[in-house]
Amino acid sequence: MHITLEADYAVRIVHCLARNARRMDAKSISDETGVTLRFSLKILRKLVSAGIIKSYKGTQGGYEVARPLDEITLNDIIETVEGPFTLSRCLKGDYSCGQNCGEGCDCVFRGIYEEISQEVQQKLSAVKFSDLVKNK
Amino acid sequence: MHITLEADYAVRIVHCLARNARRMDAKSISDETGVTLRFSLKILRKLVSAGIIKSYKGTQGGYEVARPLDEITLNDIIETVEGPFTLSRCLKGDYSCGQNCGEGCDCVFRGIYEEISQEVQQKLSAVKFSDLVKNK
DNA sequence: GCTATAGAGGACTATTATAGTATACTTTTG
DNA sequence: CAAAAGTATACTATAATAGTCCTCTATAGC
Repeated sequence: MHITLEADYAVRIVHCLARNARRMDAKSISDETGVTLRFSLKILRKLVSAGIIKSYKGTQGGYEVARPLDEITLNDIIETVEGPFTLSRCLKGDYSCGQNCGEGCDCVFRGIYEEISQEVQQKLSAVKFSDLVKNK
Repeated sequence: MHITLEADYAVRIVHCLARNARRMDAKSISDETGVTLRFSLKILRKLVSAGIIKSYKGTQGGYEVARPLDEITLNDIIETVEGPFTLSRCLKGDYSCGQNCGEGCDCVFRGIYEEISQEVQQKLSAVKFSDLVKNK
């Protein structure tokens, strides 16, 4: 019913990198966001794979945002961690509503759920980190 | 991240009552929706408490919708089962985001999450069962 | 006023998803 | 080549969801 803590953390981690505007190692990120180091590392890796942040190994290594802040949206982060926002399981490939919700059953609700889900995705995509950092 | 199965079932159960437009006992509802009898009973009770449907005990007992179909919305059902839709835990009383997401920390994201959540609630409130039954 | 039918209430259990940790490995810089 | 960092994956714990069971109460019809 709500986004996971992990996604919430991911958002805060990117926000942390965005507002500090410098390379930071996992420890500093963990300290500043309050997310445990290990869990931070896990989330950071996902963000790296998604191309939202870049990582550097070795001494002086750490993480930086990978692109301009106005090209990173809330939706990017959330989708990276938990896939596209969907209001109902109807909208995920595997799930089939029992049956009988009408004849033929391409389910009365599916269309509505889909429409709302897409609007949420759009809203989340409209929120850029450049704005989030400015009026902090 | 998505509404629970229970809420989904609740929606289907009310839809079932709405389109049949007659008193039905739990067994028939269970058969028609594919939700197990026991779980149906549990959900039905919640819907009764919320005043969305009425129940009748004894022989010939069962359930009926409690008000006109254009006064029952998708949001009514979902809210009954799992409370108002909230995109993030930020929006629930108990939860506090770690800290440090800016000074003072009434958290940058809270406003955005709240706005989107309210829009979802409005969208769900706009869907009346009278419409859902018509164009099944 | 009994009896069968149907719902109410709440405690309980199982399953799954989320949250978080540990361990072993690789890369980079000085 | 050693220390500092990130990578990868497997594992465990916790909490939320999903679903069941048992006992009780009300009502309609005989």
